[in-house]
Amino acid sequence: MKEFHRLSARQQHMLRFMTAFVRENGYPPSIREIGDECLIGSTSVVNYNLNKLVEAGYIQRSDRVSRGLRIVGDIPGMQAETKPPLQVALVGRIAAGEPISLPDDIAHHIDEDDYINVPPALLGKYDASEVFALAVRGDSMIDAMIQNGDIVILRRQNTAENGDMVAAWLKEDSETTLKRFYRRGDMIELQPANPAYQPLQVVPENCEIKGKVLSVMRAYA
Amino acid sequence: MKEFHRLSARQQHMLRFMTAFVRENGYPPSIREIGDECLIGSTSVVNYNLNKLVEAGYIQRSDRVSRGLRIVGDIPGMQAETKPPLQVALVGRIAAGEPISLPDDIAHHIDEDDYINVPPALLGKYDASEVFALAVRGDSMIDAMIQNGDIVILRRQNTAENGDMVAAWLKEDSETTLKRFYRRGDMIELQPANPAYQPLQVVPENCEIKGKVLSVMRAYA
DNA sequence: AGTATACAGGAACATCTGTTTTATGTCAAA
DNA sequence: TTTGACATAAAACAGATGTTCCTGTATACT
Repeated sequence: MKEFHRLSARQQHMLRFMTAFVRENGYPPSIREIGDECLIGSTSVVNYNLNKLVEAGYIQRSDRVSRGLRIVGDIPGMQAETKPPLQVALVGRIAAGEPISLPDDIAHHIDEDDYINVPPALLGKYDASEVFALAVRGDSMIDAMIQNGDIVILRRQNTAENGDMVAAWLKEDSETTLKRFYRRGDMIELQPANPAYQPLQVVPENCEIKGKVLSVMRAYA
Repeated sequence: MKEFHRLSARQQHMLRFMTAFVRENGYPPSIREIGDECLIGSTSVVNYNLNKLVEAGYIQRSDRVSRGLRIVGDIPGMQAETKPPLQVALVGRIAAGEPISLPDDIAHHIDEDDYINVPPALLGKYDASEVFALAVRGDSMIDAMIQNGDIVILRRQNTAENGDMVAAWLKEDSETTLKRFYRRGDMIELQPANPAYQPLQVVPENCEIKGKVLSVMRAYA
């Protein structure tokens, strides 16, 4: 299980330096300049942590471009850079007994739907435009550690990689479920987040991937 | 000196392109990228005009640095907006076996701690300054529908009202727990979020309210 | 004409800079 | 203990990028 994107001291240092550097120079630092400042002797380590920051949603990078990075998040102690509010479409509800009804063209339904604010860290490396949110109805997903009223953030996709938390529609059971996806030979194993529940083995024909679960938000009273 | 009409059409084009490029990408264009956009086949010509723009005071350059230029003047089409994001201090971790360690003065620890962005909806009616966040360590709070890696948003308070989700320190058990708070005569009843678990009855002396749980955030891979 | 200046183009060059590969140490889970 | 994920390093590599030198054109001035 991957922990919430909490930054190491080194990554925080890098982020602070990059932000200050951009503000002072008007262009981002190179990998080696970051390494010098943060006392990192190896460019690959800087590169490694830079990619971590991308995953965490703090920066974006352009491949093979010198100084090709931009700070998208806000760093403590720094004045905010240009930051568009991250908004995700709340397109509907999800319950066990119903399939996830996704409009083929999400953008088409924008004006009649709600939007919610989501921190960049909860979107991972994905863009807000390809992500949507569902409100969970009922307690049928307790085995996924998700309860009534939770907001699930998903990215629409029909395939999944091992370890992904996915929203799957089980045709035979007429049930929507959120579980971790693993391919086991010809079968698919779905593991619940709560270890107190048993994994489920299904044939691919019975399991339709609806999306990848990126995050969950829950607000108490 | 800052007279737009003094510049050749080519230089104006370059200036417009560079400004737009920085706004879109977060970093300046290379000499060759400028050349492609402005239909200049030779890098030396771009370099020549770039130096002209430096003389005219529109930009600054750093020698021998990739994309080492910054736009210093305000060119038509620039905007600056500063909207303070909602930031909450991530002051530490929470695990079952340890008390929640809260600094008496949260603000005092700002510089050494992490900050996370939180959507306003997860803060309820409370202000970001009186709220803090904890990273959950371990799976000891499964009965509260909270798992390893989750981020819990809390408001610091020593009392609670019926129905509040609270973080409580059970002295006798040396355990931190997140449960719903109810006063039952002289006793306190703590109800887990997961109905599969049993409520807990404790005497007030054994139950120390540490804060009110406002929300939970969880990020998968 | 002759010269100076501003501007433009091409190509070679040096090095700046991101990427990849391989190896090492740490730490927690099995 | 063994395993594997994660973080860290060092070095070699390939590509991106600024610099420089040389040449050519057009215009204005003496």
